[in-house]
Amino acid sequence: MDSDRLLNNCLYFTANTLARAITKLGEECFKPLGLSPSQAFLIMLALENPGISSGELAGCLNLAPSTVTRLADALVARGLIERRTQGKSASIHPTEQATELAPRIAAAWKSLHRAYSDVLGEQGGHDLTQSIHKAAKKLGER
Amino acid sequence: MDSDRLLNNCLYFTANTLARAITKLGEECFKPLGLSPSQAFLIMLALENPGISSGELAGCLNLAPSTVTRLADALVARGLIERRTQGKSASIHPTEQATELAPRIAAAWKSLHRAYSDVLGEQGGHDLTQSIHKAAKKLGER
DNA sequence: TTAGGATATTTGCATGTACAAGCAAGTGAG
DNA sequence: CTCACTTGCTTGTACATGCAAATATCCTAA
Repeated sequence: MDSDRLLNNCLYFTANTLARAITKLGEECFKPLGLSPSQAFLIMLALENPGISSGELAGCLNLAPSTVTRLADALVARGLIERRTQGKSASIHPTEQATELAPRIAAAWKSLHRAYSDVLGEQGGHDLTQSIHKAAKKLGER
Repeated sequence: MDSDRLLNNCLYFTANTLARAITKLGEECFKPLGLSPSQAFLIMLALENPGISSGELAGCLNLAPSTVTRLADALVARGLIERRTQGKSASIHPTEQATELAPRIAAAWKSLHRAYSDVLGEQGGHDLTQSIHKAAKKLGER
């Protein structure tokens, strides 16, 4: 159809389409762990930076603070992180259980990388990720 | 932070971040019309292809059929499209009102294009859109 | 002609995310 | 010291989207 050309020349469209595709892929890779990719990434950040604040997590993950709250809620419920509230700030600590899970999370991450690199090529995937990263940064700062 | 580098090398992350940024931009551009970008695009497709089916719309828009149903519901309620059901298939027709709105939709689309081209550069935005389109296609066919 | 599968659409439910408002704690000027 | 302002987080609510199941129609082969 003719209008396809128009749509496919619109960044709004292509970006959202790609996001849905890669989200699906990501969910598949992390499903064996019972985690969403975002949850898994939050845990990794907590493992590498124990005591990190909610706000810093939001910054790293490019998510709204409230979204981080929900993610963290779920992980606290699963016993994967601990939330220590001091004053107005909340610090997130990984639990023992999270440490045990770490290798599987890393593996799932690798498998996600594998999955899209198989389709896009190692270099192609990398380049695309970088261009998108730069563009997102510019648009975010707008 | 160190983990930032890891995250920013992950297509899942960057793609979703970009999608959120551009979605926000898109919503701003179409807000004056009281439409979401997806709704606006659906109307454009209906204007260019009166009688188009629900399924074809889903294909063009890269959305799940159920999503198109909801979008269409909203537009029917607003009196912008008409749904004619024949047998098992539903054809979507633009109303008079949609025709009148068309120029404003086109203008909003242009302004969206302007907005991100101003940030990414005309060429940069175009190239990025094309790479993303190709990647999304490959990943979708996976 | 009709039973069974294929196809198109819609509905029920779940998920991820955001915004706005609320709350709790820190901070600075008088 | 205290009152207004700011900051960081959480809760209420809303929305776009998807999957799976339900529904309705169409088609084909016996």
